[in-house]
Amino acid sequence: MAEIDHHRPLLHRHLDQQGGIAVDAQVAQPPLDLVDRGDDAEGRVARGDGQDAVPHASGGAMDDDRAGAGGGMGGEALGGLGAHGRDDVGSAAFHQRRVGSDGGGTAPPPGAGNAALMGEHAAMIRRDRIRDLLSSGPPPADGRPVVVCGWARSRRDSKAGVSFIDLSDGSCLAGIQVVVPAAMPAYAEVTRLIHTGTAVSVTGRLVPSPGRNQSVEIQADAITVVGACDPERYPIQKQATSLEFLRSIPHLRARTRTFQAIHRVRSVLAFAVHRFFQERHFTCVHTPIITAGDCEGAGKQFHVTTLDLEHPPRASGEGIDWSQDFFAQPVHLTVSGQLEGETFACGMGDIYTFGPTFRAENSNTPRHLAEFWMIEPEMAFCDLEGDRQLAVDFVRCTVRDALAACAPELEFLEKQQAPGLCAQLQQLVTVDFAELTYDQAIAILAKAGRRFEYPVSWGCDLQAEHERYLVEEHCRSPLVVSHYPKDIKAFYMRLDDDGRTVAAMDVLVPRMGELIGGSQREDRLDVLEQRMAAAGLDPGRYQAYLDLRRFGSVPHAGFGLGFERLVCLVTGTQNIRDVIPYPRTPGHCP
RNA sequence: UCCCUGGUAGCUCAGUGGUAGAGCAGUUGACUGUUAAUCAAUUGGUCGGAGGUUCGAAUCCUCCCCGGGGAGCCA
Repeated sequence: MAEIDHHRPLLHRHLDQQGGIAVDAQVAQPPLDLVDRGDDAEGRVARGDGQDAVPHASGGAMDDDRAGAGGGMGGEALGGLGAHGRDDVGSAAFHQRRVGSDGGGTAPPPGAGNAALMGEHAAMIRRDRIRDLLSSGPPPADGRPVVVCGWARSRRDSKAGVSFIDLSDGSCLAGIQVVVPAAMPAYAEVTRLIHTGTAVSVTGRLVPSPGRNQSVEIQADAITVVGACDPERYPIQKQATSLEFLRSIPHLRARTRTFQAIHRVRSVLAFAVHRFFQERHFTCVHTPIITAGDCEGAGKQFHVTTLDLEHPPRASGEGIDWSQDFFAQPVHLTVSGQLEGETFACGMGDIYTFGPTFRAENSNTPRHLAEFWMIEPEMAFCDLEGDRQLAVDFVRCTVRDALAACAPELEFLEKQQAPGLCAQLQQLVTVDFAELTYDQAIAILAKAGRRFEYPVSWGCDLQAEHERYLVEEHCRSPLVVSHYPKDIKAFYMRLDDDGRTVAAMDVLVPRMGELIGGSQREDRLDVLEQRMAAAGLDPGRYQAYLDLRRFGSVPHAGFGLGFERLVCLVTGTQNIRDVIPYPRTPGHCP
């Protein structure tokens, strides 16, 4: 099999007159064959050693695709099952086509329209996306030529003369039904080789479907097995399997619909986060991942070092001589971008961060990760009320975007794992969030007439059971609790006038509990210094932070939000480890 | 880290002291434009690991490993 030359430019692009990206036909290269068929009359795409791989763009050499799955079909050669002899789909499917390169008024080949939309991406392998086929309107009765590449979810055989393959290419939740006539040459190979998980390429015609569960289907003219999948060893079944089991095979769980649905929602939410802030003209600030700062109270930190851990250099005493380390001082992975975010807010006004965050807490729960993505907006000239409004708007807008863009995914997830999900999300978008001060919340809990495991008294932190009662039983809606006692909150939160509480607020939602925590920051230098002293912090390490209060200090406020918790909320997922591709938790870094 | 609960076929699970089981998947056959197809047959097991109790242990005890739930910490 030929290597894909990743260094060779696949397309040359330039900005056209309208400012869009267009293919420059003048510098277009001749079509690239991604598969060297050699002289094999059957157009084989099998690896010589029987370990098959799907060509894709990101992995460098094709050999990288072998994810240690062993010998697969044991060296069995996998035939291209094309119906057209040498001119089979082995070449048709993996042939680069270029927009406008056909010339001469020839009808566009299958997939060409798609290629025009997708540009360089589609040029890698010319194929139709199932998403496009399902939304392209009814095909003519005699069909429309298409090429589809994907993974079989299941195969059903009918002795009446056809086999049915449910094919998914990941472009959308739905698969498409491929109808394989038994009269097709090498039909026996289809039933022998194509199982759940097999990667195939299909050339055929998109036609109206006489079946009940789909409006269109593909009548196959030829099928190529791109990558075989040994059904005896492939761990994923066509029937639903548990998320717990899928966690043990993180490299394969992207093949499942539940995982795909969750992660399409995650992707849409990530975009919605940026959209929300960008539309409000917040500046996205990339705060550092490696930091010497210590965001007090935000959790244990991971060390970052290049020192030899077996033999670290020692100073005169027994301590490690950090001056010999890469940064000449001890540094860590960030636990929060807030302090750096404040420095930019106190200059650019409204900013937000959205990036990875690392906490070395030994937290083993369905709501915690050692590596997660955090969103932290910060606004100058803003008080707690403005902060609260932004937080509520944020939840509403991002959830609304997910509902609008991911209806099929959310309906699937509702059916699969979260009864009532869509109605709950609709409620989140439309209903008013309840508001309580901490004082009011304590009073309500004291009068709740129920025994809590943790007794309620003023000054105690709200426990999970307290939050759940307030949200799910008392308010029956999302809830914002504000003005907590100063002793249970961080030093940087602005002291209220009564001296008892600080201008902090938490957004609590059903099922998840705390989704957002925020505060107005202490902008008075003297008060901040007093609070740092009371917290036992070394002011020498916070001079930059204090400078913000020395020079042109302004009221400012912000909040922090764990992105994965938002994804859990929107997808109705119980365990946070299922909403991030590779969860990092104590003892686990798969 | 603490408490609870679980680990049996590739997957989902039943079996609570006396011959190791079912559904799905796989294989074979039948049947059918099928829809998690259906029907029949069949392959497949170090019952998480190591000790112990017992005539006999998947089952009871101890320790360890791993999963899940709850709590704490926190987002």
